[in-house]
Amino acid sequence: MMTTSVFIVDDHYMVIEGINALLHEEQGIELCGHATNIASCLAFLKQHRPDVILMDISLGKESGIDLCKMVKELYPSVNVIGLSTFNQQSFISKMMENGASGYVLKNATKKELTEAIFTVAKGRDFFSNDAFFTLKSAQQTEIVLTRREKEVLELIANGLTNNEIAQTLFISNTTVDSHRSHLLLKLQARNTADLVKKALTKKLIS
Amino acid sequence: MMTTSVFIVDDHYMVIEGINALLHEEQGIELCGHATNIASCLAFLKQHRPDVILMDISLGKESGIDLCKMVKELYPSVNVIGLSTFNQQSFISKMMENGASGYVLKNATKKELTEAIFTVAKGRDFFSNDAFFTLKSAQQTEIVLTRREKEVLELIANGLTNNEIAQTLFISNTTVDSHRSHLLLKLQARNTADLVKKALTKKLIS
DNA sequence: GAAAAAATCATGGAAAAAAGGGAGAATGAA
DNA sequence: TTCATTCTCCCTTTTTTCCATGATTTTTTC
Repeated sequence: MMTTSVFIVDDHYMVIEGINALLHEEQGIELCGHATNIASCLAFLKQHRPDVILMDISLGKESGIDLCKMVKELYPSVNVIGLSTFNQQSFISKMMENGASGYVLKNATKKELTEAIFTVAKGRDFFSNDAFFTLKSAQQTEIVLTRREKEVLELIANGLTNNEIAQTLFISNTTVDSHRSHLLLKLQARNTADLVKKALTKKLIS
Repeated sequence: MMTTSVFIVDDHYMVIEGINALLHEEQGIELCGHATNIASCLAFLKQHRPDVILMDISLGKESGIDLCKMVKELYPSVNVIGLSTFNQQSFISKMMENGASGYVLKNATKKELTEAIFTVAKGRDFFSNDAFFTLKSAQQTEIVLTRREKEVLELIANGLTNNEIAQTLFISNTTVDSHRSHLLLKLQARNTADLVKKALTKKLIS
């Protein structure tokens, strides 16, 4: 049986220690190190090539989502598993878009974690049950906004009026109105207040 | 030197394992167990009385903030340290209101964690540097809304119009308008969109 | 290169919100 | 009991949003 080498990227020492403790004596898994930020992760990868990276999506002020993209561009053979407290569609999708092979929540059991590692090491995808369910149910109600709609939405949420938005984007205010209507439709919002709330809770803006 | 007994409540196995690993060989600290939910924590406390509880504020669908309140009511001698990924004023404040003695972020170092434990065991409060800073800076800009204003704000964010809000709360729509004006003033919002966004980001509504 | 999607602009009218003012009743703490 | 706050209500004018409907021009995609 081949051993699978695992590298951990997480800005929480507790989690690193926790994973270490969970996987330490696991047959077939070899922990080859850890990093708490993007720079030291990339530095490690210059010298080593782990089979799997467990990667927290939030790294303090840095982002594991960005790091995932970098890693997959530089070393496509490395399989990345997103790791997070949050069972949120947007995060999961973004990690997958950036080339991750799986997504595991931090409340995962030892069994789930090892299964995830072995699965992605074989080149297949793996999701926590919860994450899988979230992704499934989100796909049905996923809201796709155009570039312009996102811009307008952002400005609306910042408290600009149609006229101000029009001036900002150098378009007519009737055009802004048009985008606004589409936004209300797409988010199924009753009015601006509802729109902003839904946009924020669905993480379309931040 | 007395040993301090520490109990962990966290729904993430990784974190429990991590804290175990971090504190395992620490002089003067004795880990006396852990729980992943409210029920098993309270069950444990019927038999044992740890000096310190490290308590995650989010326990899956349950809340460490609620648990903290229960624990302090039943066993005031137990010192609770809030534990969280989030460096957010509202969480910290709520934990302190519910009787916690400290607040530590999950990216805390071993040193910070042990210091927190020993400090609260002596009956004093302890905050992570980040958490302390957050609390300080938040105090200056804290927004205090009246009961009625909160109600109105909630309904506005749900997309109700003044008239609908008036009917819901059995008040005149001019009264609603009045509350609305006060809300705009207090949150320094330019309009409804801005109001809702600020209310959400400041966690005045959810 | 054709079809689909997105972005642009327009008109006009109804509904809602914002800004400005003022004022009386209820509640609770000092 | 008084003082402060909150909650209540009303008026007017202006601004902004919402809705329906339709059309033209880019841009993207297959």
